[in-house]
Amino acid sequence: MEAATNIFSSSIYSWYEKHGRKDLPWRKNITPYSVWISEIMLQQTQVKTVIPFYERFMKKFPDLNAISDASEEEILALWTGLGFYRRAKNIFAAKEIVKKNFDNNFPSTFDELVSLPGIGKSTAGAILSIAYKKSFPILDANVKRVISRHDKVDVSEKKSDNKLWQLSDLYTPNKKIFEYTQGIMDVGATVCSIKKPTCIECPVSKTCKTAFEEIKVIRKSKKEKPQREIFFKLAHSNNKFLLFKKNSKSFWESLWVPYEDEGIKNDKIFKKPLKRNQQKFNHALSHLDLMITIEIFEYKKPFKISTNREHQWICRDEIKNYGLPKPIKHIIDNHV
DNA sequence: GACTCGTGGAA
DNA sequence: TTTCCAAGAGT
Repeated sequence: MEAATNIFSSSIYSWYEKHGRKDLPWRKNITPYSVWISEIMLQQTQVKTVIPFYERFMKKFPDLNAISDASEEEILALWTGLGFYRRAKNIFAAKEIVKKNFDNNFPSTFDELVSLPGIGKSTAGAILSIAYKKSFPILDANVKRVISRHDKVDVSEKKSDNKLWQLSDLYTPNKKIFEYTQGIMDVGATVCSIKKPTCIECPVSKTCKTAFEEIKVIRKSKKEKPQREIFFKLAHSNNKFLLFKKNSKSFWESLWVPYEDEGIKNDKIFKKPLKRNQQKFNHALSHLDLMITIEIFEYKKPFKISTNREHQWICRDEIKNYGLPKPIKHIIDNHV
């Protein structure tokens, strides 16, 4: 068993040295902080999507010192369009804890890392192995796919994650941990791809229990995604936009959106506009299909409204300093 | 353990 | 076109 696991891990890290994706932006100037930011951004998000967000983020906040006094709003602003906005709020909360409890030194132990909001077992493993070169396993979607195929683990079974964590732990080597961790993710992302794995190029195909097998597509039970209608009123005047900070525990929490009609009573906080028009479109979230209606009102000048919802007239040039959902940002940029 | 939480790449 | 799902974590 010992020898077999050695062959697995050494095959992976040897492969990495030849074929790894070493040009990714988070694989240059590696620090615990940079690994942390990249790992959070990469949660459930494809590499290609993350790259521009990561570069923008690191340009503004290149290190822990630079981000230590940042507001949650500044961090959310850099997250606009990336999705899963809780991650940005968690980065803010985590760096506050690092400042307060760790004297602004990034933690380097597993227990300390997983105590930070947004860092779970796999992200902690990635930070420990990539930034600190400590031998810890990860289990992201790539590793899950590589190992489940290699050892023929049925991922549709309820407790398959437990077995996969055991195997990931078993294969994780003590030496070359950096190259191994990066390597197994790269194998999963490039060679052991979802639909058409190229087993001929795989470093562990000799021991893989499903190498060169046909990938059968498993149809999951298709359950209807719930639909929800939401109605916004977007007031603007002289290139300023009246936006409200969402405080619901639902989606887009803490992001800035137009006035949301609750539909209970017909709110009359908007006076008669100079012009008005309407946009209707669908927008898919991960768990909801939104049908969005935005009424757009133009006014001669900004006006005060009476509401206890947090709100602000925000200049077009200042919008970039606020966190907005993608479709709202799009409307303001392209249709007003 | 099942939901919630965004957006877009890829086929 | 629709469908799947991505460097997961929190509740």
